[in-house]
Order: sequence, then structure tokens, then C-alpha cells
Amino acid sequence: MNKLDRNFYEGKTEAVAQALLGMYLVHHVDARPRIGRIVEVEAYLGPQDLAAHSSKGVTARTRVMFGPAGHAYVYQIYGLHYCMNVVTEGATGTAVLLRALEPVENLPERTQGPALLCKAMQIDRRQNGMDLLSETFYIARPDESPSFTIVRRPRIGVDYAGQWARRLLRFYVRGNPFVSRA
DNA sequence: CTCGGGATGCGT
DNA sequence: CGCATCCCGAGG
Repeated sequence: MNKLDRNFYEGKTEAVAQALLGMYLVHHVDARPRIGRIVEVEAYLGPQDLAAHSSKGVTARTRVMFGPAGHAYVYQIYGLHYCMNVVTEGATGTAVLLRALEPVENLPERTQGPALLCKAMQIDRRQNGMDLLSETFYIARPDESPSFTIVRRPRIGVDYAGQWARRLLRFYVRGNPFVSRA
């Protein structure tokens, strides 16, 4: 496994989103690595993207989105769930939401959906703002990855975002059983 | 300060 | 389709 470097995250958001498919998300909890293969993501393109939290500008909540690439933006939703994003580009308010994992090591079976992903990986507000170049929380390229086809679809749950809701910014691995809402 | 609603998941 | 459950961001 090869940990992704800063340069990877600084790429254009749509490209980074697609490149994250097949990568391994790793979180060491109690000295045991929880590992999942990323199989579904969504790109959020910055302040002009009405579906993105950064469309509200820089606030206490979106501060991390406007920070350096390669950090985790974790937020609470509906009062009880968490969702994790990877900040991209750099100080641009852009990010990629991680929506589903295929369990690889030390994970429960239910990892399909952004909140289940966080629950399985034990990710919550404590990980907000963490640098993904750390020793215990990072994303890595596996030594070998099976080839796959990427499917593009509209993002989930952003109907309020007008024309932005129609953009094909959700990407997933075709045929993978862990993709949410098949 | 109040208040409306949300990048979800689960049960009915 | 309703609900849990909390905090963000807007407005007074």
C-alpha cells in the first residue's frame, strides 16, 4: 500500500473523485487498522455549487473546506449521523464526499452510504480537519487493484440545488454490491 | 434569540 | 412515508 500524497488531493475535484475509486481508506482504531475500499463518491465543486456546503461561504462549519487539500471535512447530519469528505484543490471550498466502501479489514458488513461508512470506520467530529497524511488516518493506493468501469450519475439528496442537482457528479464502481441505492 | 431544514438510514 | 435528533445559518 502506498499512502496518497498532497499532490494527489490538489488535483481538480472531478478527477480526484474518480481517482479515489478503488483506493483504500484506513483508520487505526485501538491499534487495529480498519480498512475499506472506496467504491462510491460525489464531487462538490465549490461556492458556486449550490449543493455544496461551501456555497454558504466561509463559516465555522465550512472552514475546513476552504483549507488545504488532503484534510478531512466531517460534518453531522440530521442530528445523528456523520459524513466524511476529502478536501481537494486548495482553499477553494471543493471536496469529495465518500459514500460507500467495500469492507477489506476489521469492518462490519454495512458500509453502503455515507453515514454507515463513518459508523463502520469510527469517524465522527473528532476527525474533522484531520490531515490525511497522518499515520493513523489516511488513504492509500493498494498494491494491486482489479480493473473496473466508472458510472456517472446525479448526486443523491440534493434536489434543492436547482440545475446543480442534475450534474453528473456521483461516481461509483459499476456492479459493486456495496454501492448505495443500487 | 428563534426557527426551518438538512450531502441519512430505518422501520412501516 | 414518517421519524429520530442536533446544529447550522439566516433573520429579527
